[in-house]
Amino acid sequence: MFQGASSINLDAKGRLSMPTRYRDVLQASAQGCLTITKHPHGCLMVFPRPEWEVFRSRIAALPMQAQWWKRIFLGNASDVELDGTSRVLVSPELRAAAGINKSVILLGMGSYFELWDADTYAANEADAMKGEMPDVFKDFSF
Amino acid sequence: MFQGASSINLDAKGRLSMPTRYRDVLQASAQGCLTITKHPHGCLMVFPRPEWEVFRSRIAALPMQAQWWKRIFLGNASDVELDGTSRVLVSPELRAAAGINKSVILLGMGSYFELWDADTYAANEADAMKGEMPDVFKDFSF
DNA sequence: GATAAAGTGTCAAAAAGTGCAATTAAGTGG
DNA sequence: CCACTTAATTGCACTTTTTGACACTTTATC
Repeated sequence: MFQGASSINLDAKGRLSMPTRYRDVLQASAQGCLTITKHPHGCLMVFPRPEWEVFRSRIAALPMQAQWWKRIFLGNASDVELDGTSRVLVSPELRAAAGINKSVILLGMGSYFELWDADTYAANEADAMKGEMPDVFKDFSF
Repeated sequence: MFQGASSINLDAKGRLSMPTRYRDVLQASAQGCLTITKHPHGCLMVFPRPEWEVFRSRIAALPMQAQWWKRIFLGNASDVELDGTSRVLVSPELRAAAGINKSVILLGMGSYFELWDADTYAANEADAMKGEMPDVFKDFSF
């Protein structure tokens, strides 16, 4: 179960260095194999391979009307493997899609991660905080 | 199982250079033989020959009402072969049909590829993302 | 039959990707 | 608190891939 945010800089070749706290669990559960794909909200999704397989089979089962979602998720999926120093290359296409240059935020989201351009994330988060709380939260007591 | 997006530039003669990661599997499974045809959504479909044969027989079996689909898929099919440097010529007719000039996106879509003009793809994807996500994705987390 | 256009193949230079090694940082034990 | 050991990150060098150019062949048209 992944949670928490990490500020990371991609290296000159566009490689993402996984935070140390996730390395062991990713090796154990996925042999270091990940799949990165596009998310419609403007970030990338990073899955351990087994979690990706679950997601992909759901996509594959969709009817013809959902063809565009197949293109977005399946058509942009990139299989990668952690190298000797636990880095993965984020393909130029995916970097471009999420507006990622160097400074990124990796968010643990339970079964997967979200990878955001640092500036894009900050802007979107600020926007979301300005808006009204969704109804489902209104009767939520802390 | 093909997946992932590749940004590619056709050369001056309209040739598409296959990404390296697909070359071995295309040689092994199809001896480098592909079939390219038109897709009603405004892109081209690229099949390894054996996958094309499967697709073609399914199309051929459709009833009379689908006559126009037969014309679109069968009538525009073009057999090509990877050359010594793993390139294929995309015929002028197909290029024109998909609005392809130079900058293209090749999407791995499981058993086949989709070939899009880069600008056309970006515009259509942005449109699709505005819409609602299918329910199956909404509950994917944790 | 000649000319021009389109298609094919080869080669080289540039760019991108990968892995190693060295330096820096962090953690642990004395 | 300091020194030593282990881990992590950054930078560098090598390999692979890609793309662009050029020359030759074939086909179509005049």
